[in-house]
Amino acid sequence: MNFSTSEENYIKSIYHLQQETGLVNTNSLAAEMQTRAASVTDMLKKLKAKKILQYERYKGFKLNEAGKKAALDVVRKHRLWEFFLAEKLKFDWDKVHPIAEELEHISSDELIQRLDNFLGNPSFDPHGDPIPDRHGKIPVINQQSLSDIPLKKSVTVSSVSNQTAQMLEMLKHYNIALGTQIMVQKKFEFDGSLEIKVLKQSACIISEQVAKNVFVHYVQ
Amino acid sequence: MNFSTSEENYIKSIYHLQQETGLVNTNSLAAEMQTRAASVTDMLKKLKAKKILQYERYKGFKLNEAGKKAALDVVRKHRLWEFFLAEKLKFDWDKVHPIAEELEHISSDELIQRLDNFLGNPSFDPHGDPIPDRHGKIPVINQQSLSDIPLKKSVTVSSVSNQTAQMLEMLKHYNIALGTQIMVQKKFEFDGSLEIKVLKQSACIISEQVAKNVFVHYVQ
DNA sequence: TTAAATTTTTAGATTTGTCTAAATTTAATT
DNA sequence: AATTAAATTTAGACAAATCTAAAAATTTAA
Repeated sequence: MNFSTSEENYIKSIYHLQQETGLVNTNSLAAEMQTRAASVTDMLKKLKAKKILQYERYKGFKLNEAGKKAALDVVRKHRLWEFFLAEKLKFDWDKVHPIAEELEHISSDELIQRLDNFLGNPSFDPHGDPIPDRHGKIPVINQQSLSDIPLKKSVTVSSVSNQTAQMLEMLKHYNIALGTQIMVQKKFEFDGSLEIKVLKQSACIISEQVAKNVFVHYVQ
Repeated sequence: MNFSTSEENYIKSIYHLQQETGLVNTNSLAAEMQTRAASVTDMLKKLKAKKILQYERYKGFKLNEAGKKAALDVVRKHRLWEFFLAEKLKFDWDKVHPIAEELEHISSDELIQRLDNFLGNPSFDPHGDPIPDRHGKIPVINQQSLSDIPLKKSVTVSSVSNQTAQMLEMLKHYNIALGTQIMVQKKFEFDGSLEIKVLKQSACIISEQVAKNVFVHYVQ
């Protein structure tokens, strides 16, 4: 099936929300997409007509299997392009997202398959997010939020769940990137902030909000 | 200035036509863009409002300097992406055009500058067409149509002016690509067709129409 | 269990880009 | 010069995607 750029953006956002909440509602999708509830309702009718959405008036909605596959196709394209931008064109990881938002809508399947091969069939994008394969299969990785890691254990940053420019700017300032080794030294009960030691740097303190969005796995 | 995808396509086509005829008329642009004259008129008003077009009702029109720069920006993007597709992703040269038609509308300037560097600042695309630099400067090359070359002179194919899939399919069949060495052995007055000898192949005959669209330069 | 608040949908409008059909202007021909 | 032909533009319509304002349905709370 063929989808417009706008349809693809809705599909991607619904997928994202339903991963967290199961069923999605109109207002949260409107918030996610920075648009109005009425616009969401309009688009939902189109997606229902295309038979990729379980949708009942006033109840809530979610993508069916065909819809999920469509979403994973877009996610795959987005993350492959992000990888290309960071790895080949040497963009900073906090600059790739908006450009990939455009590139992900280029329609050629052969383009994506060749790009995938050219890049060496990568499994994770520059933010550590898994890249689905052409069948929609997503590689898994054992990871936990930095906020759940016990003290004095060495961990490696594997992904970042909040990818706003603001967040990525902060991490850059702390010198934290994918693959960075971290050890939690102290937890402050007052506000949940953490004192951490980044490998080869002096200790620093990050807020609970930052820690929750940084995902890590234990160093072997 | 920012242009929509549709505006960019019109700008590109106007540029192409005015290179050949100086002043462009509504019907020829409609034919070039496979649309209706009324649609052309509508778009011309928009481009005039954006002050990139010299246009007077019923007279004819052409891009002004700002318009030409906008056209060269799109041409640059198109040809850099074509180069990327052929050189890095190993697409056949007759497959790159439609994909580049989509990619050329991605808006980031930094993307194009980095892509240009990544590709090694190429001067010609896979069809032999010159790639404008970021200021709109176009590299020149001494070339002539194969139909104007005297007999028994060795020449090298440098570009192809008709880039329809049909034409490129023919050239592929003849085993003619950029860089191919050719010698014209005989000219048939009856229909203007040429007997040519492609290096390392047996002689064959090409129509005048093909010969006119193949551009070559003399072997040093 | 009603009333109030919230959520969601409809109704109707707007923008961009396109179209058909008809009108207008210009060019060509008798 | 008048008529015919061709080219171009206008008028009005449509589809996609969006919006505002108001109505309808659902949920929450008094």
